[in-house]
Amino acid sequence: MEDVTTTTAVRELPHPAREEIRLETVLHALADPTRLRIVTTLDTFGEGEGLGATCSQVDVPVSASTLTHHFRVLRESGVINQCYRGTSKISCLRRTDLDPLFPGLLDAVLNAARNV
Amino acid sequence: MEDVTTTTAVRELPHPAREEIRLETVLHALADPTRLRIVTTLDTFGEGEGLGATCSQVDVPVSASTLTHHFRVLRESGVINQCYRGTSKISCLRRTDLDPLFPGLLDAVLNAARNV
DNA sequence: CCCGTAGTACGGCGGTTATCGTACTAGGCG
DNA sequence: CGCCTAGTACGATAACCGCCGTACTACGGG
Repeated sequence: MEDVTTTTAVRELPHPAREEIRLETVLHALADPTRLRIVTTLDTFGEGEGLGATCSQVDVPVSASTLTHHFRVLRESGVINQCYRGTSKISCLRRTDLDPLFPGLLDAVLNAARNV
Repeated sequence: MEDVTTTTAVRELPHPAREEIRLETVLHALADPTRLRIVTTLDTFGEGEGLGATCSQVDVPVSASTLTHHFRVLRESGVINQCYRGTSKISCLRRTDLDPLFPGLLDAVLNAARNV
């Protein structure tokens, strides 16, 4: 399907551009207990180069396919960034985009989620 | 059905107590465009005694029954307070409860919603 | 080259949601 | 009392969501 010219193809994942991130979608993504748990966990892993967490590093009581689903919802809503590294996939929060777009929102949610 | 002993019965509406308000539920309530519109409108009407807005003062393109539904979701999630005043129903934000529970959350959402 | 690990695509199932129309109740006014 | 306005309760419907299992792909190591 794709023009794979090298043996190690870069598997890209679709992300919304910063301008495409919508508040309602972000809120919807954060409104699920499982995803909220994922987000709070990712927050402890950092966002820089070489940082982030794999899917299996997040401890949530759902099946693998459900986990994939939740990560996709978070990615497509613009909450997290995902890239492949070897056989695993690294996820991290998109603070660089979210904080300018919705100042204080992510921090307020994370802070509230931790105190529950 | 009810024991209406006086001609002017006080019609009470069920609200969750402050401790019963859950973050996920609040986020879910705010994740709908129509409800977000309602909330931003209510914010401009104030929260004090004698303040607040009636259902019909909110300009959203939905039917009356759908509007009732959205107001109920907001009330049952703890986002708004509702009381009857004569033939109409007054709604206002529950900042007094929300702000201590989730510091900065409502302001961040309202601020983000206004800049869209 | 084969296999294990990590993650995905797909289809299905059951519960929730947003929407509406219709029929109804509550309160105020003449 | 009769009527109007404001809001509600109910039922229907179509869409969506969270969850799962199964079958699959991608990469890296022995």
